[in-house]
Amino acid sequence: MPRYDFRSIESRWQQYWEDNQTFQVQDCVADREKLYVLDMFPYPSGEGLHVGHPEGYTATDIVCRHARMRGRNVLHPMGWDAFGLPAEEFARQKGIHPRIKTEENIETFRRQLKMLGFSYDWNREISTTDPDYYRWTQWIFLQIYDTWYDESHEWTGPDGVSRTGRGRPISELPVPAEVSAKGDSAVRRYQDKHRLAYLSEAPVNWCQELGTVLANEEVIDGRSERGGHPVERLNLKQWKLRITAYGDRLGDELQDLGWPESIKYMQRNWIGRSTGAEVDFAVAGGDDSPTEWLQQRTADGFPDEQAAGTIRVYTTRPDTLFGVTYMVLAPEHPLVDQITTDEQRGQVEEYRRTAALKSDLDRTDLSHQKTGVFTGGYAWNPVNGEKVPVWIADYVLISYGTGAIMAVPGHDERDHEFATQFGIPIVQVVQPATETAEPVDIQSAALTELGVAVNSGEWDGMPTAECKQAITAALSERGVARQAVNYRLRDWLFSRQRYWGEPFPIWHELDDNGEPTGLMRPEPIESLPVPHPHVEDFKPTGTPEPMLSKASEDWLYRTDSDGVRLKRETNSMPQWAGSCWYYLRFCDSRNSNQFIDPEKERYWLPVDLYIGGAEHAVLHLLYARFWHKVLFDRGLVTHPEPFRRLVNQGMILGENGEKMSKSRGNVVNPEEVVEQRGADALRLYEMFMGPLEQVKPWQTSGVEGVYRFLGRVWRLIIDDRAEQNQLDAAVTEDAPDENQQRMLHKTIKAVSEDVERLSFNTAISRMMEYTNFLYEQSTRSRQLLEPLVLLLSPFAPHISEELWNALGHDQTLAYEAWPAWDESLLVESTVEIPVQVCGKLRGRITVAADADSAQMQAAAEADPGVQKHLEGKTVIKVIAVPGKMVNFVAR
RNA sequence: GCCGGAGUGGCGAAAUGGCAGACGCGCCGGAUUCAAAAUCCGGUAGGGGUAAUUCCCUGUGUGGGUUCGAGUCCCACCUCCGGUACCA
Repeated sequence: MPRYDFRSIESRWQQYWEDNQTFQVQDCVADREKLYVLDMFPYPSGEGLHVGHPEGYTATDIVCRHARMRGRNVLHPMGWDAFGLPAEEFARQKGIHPRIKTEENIETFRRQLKMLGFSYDWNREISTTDPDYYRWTQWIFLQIYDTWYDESHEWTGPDGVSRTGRGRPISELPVPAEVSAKGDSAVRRYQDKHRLAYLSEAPVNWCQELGTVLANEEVIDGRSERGGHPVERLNLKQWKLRITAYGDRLGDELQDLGWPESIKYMQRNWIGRSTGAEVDFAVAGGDDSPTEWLQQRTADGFPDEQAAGTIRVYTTRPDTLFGVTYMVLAPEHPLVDQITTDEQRGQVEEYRRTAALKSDLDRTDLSHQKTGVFTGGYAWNPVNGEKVPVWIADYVLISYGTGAIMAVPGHDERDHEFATQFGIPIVQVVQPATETAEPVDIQSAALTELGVAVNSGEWDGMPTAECKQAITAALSERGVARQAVNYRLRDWLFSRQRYWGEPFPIWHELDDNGEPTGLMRPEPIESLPVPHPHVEDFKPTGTPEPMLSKASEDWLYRTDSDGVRLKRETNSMPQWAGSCWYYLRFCDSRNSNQFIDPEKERYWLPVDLYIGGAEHAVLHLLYARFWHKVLFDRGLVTHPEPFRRLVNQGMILGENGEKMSKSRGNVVNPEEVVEQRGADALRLYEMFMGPLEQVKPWQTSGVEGVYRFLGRVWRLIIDDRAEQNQLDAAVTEDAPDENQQRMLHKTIKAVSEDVERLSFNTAISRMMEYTNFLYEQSTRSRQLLEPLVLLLSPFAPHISEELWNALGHDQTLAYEAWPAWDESLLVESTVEIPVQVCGKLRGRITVAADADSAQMQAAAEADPGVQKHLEGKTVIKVIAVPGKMVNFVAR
C-alpha cells in the first residue's frame, strides 16, 4: 500500500470525483469570471482512443484545473461527433443498427476518457446522434433555410461593430413587382433562389464506393478523403449552403482571432478572394464587327445575367484584354452546343465525353499536359473588335468564375502552354516597368508580373494596376464589363445519400400525378426532430438515390392540412452539421425549449480556448464560423466569432518517427499505458514530450521516466516502507530556510508562467528540478511539500489528491488556491555572472546582486583567469550589464 | 511550382540578443543486496591537455552579414515535415 500504487489511487479518486460531482459547473455565476475551454470532440470510432486524443485533452484539462484553482468558473465539456459512415458500413455488414454500434463505441470512449481522470462536467455530455441534439441541428438548418443574404444592409451588431451585409429573414426579401404579379408560387420560387440553403442541380462529386456525393473538401486528388475511393462528376440535384455570401466576413473577421497565423492563412487561401472584372464577348455570327451590339450595350448597360449570344468571362487582368488571342469554355459550359460549328461538332462532342468521364484526378494527373478542341466559333473582343477563336478545354473549370476565360498567352502561364501547344499566336501587351531588363521573349515564356501596358491602343504606357481600373471603368460605361469579385470558395454541398446523418426537415410538394412541383415546405418547428425511418437493410442503393428513400410510405409521405400531398426530402446532412454548433449546446445541453438559453450564451461564449488537430484547419472551423455568423445575423448569438483562441496540438508519431497506423504496426494504445504505468504517468508523459504544438515521436522509455518522477514525489512525502500510508520521517512542521524558500518560490513562479503559456514540458521540468532539490535536503518542511502537490495536481491529479489527503486534508484539492509566489523571496544576495574577453567566456565572478557596472568591472578585473587573458592586450571597451555579464573588448 | 514550419548531444528536448545542451531517456560508475529488481548518489557534446583543477580548442543544417556579444536578428542556399496545386 505505501508504495506508489497508481491502480488503487486512480480508481479511488475517479470514484470520489464522480460521487461528489466535483466538476459539475454552475451557469451564469456572476461573481466568478468564466472560462470556456473546449476540446474538439471525437468521432467515437470502433478502435477506441489513440494516444493523440489524450494529448489535447490533457492540455485543456491542465488549463481547466489550474483555472479553477485560480477561482475561475470553468466550462469544460465533452461529447461525441457520432454520425458518419463507419457505423453505417458496420450495419451493412453485420445487420446491426448504426445506433447500437454507435452507442457501444461511445461507451468505450467514455470509459477510456474517464480512466484518464479528465475534469469534464459529464452532466453536459452530448452526442450529435441523439434526437434531443439533432432536433436542434435540424432547427438551425431551418434558420439557415429561412435566411437570405442582404449584401447592402448596413447594421451594427450586439458586438458594437458596424457591418455591411447581413443574413435576414426570407420574409424580408424584397420581391420585384413582376414576380409578385405572377402569383404566390412565383414569389416562393423567387424566395427559394435566395435562401442560404437551396437546392441546385450541379456537377457534384459522386463516389460510387461510398454511395454518396462528397463536398469538394472531402475530395483529394480525385479520390475520397475517407477510404481513397475514386470520385466522378455527376449532375445531381443537391442541397447547398450559401457560404460564399459570407466569404468576405469569414476572411476579414479572422483578423482579430487568437489563432495560429498558418491556420488563418489557410482559411484565407481556401476562401481565395480575388478581384477583377467580368467582360462580355459577343459571339461572332459573320465577319461584321458587332457595332450594333456595342451601341445597344452602351444604351442598356451590363446585364445581370449572361445574355444570349455572348460569352461572359471573369478575369483578374482586364489590362491584358488587347492580348487576347483565343477564348476557352469549360467542356460543361452551356454555350458550347450553340457555338460549335458543324465541322467541329464531332470532335467537340468526343472531347466533352472524355472530359466528363475524367475524374478530377485524371484532369490533374496528366503532368499538366493541356488538351482542348476548337469549336469552330468566334467571338468579338470588345476592346478592339478583333475576332478570336473559341476553344473548349478542361483546364477551365465550370465551377469557377463564369466557366469561361479570355486567354492571354503572353501573360498567363496556363494560356501560354496551351497556345504553344496548339500554335495560337502570342501577343505581348505588358512590358516590365523597369527599363534595365533585357528584352522580354514573350514567345518562350509568359510574363505574369505587373508592368506597363503596350500594344494596347490608348492605354499604352499605363501601369498595370491603374490600367486594370481604367479599362474596367471604360468598358463598364459601354455596358460590356463590370467589376467583379470571385472566390475559390464554393457554396457548400450539404447533402449526402447515407442513412446515418440528420434527415432534412423539408417536405416537397407533389402535384396530382405525384410529381414534385419544385415547391417546398419546412417541417413545423414543433414536430422536430425528424427521426430516422426504419429500414430493412443498410446496403447503399447503388445509385445516387438516397438511403432514406428506402423508408416506408408513412415516413416518406403525408398530406398537409390544405390537402397538398407532400414527400419528404430523403437526403441527409453531412457529418459536419452536428459539429458546427456543438460548442453552443454544451452551454445548455439539456434545454428542451431552445437550442441555447440566451443568457447562458451571453455568459459562456465565446469559447476562450479551443484545442484540436490541425486537420480541421479549413473544414470544420470554416463551417462552424459560417453557421455562427448566420446565427449572429439572425440575433440568435451575440458574438460574431465562436472561438477566440485556437491551438493545434502536434501529431504524435510512432516510435519509429512515422505516422501511427495499423499497417505500420506502430500504434500505441493509451489504455495499455494506463494499465502499466497509470493515467497520471500517461498524462504527464504526453505533456513532457515536447511543445504541445509540435509533431513528436512516442518513446515508451519516456513514460518510464515520468513514472519514476511520480514515484520520487511519492517517496518525498510518504514512507514507502511503512505498512500504512504515513508521512516520511523527513517531513517536518518546521519553517523552511531562506534557500529552500527561494527554490520553492522560483518553482511556483516558473510553473505558473509556464502553465499560462501552455508550456507544459518546461513546467514539468521545473517540478522535477524542485523535487531533485528537495531530495538533497535532510528534512522537508510541509510548507515546501504542499505547494508542490498543488502545482502538480493539474498534471497528475490522482496522485496529487492522494498526497494532499495524506498530508491531512479531507477535501479535494480541485478548488484549493493555486500557490502564489513572493517576488521578494526570489532575490538572491549574490549572483554569479560570466566574464568574457573578446566575446569568449574566460571566467566567472560572484558579485552582489545589485552591483553596478563599475563594481562588476572591478570584480572582473580582479579575477586571475580574466587577468591572464587580458595580459599584453589593450582594453578598448568594457561592456558590463548589471546582473548579466561583463565583456572586455581588447586588442 | 507556390505558401507555411522546423533543422541544437546517441534520443525527446531547454535557452527575454548575454555561461549552449536545463529536465528526461539511454549509457557508464558507485552505494544498497547473498544476488537481482526497485531505490539512492555521481558522471555523460566532441576533441585535446594535465599529477590535478574553475585548462585549451571546436561546436546549434551550409555560406555570408549586423553586433562588444548570435542557437536567437538580416541575406542567400541545402535538407526534412505539413499545406496547396490549372481558381483565370
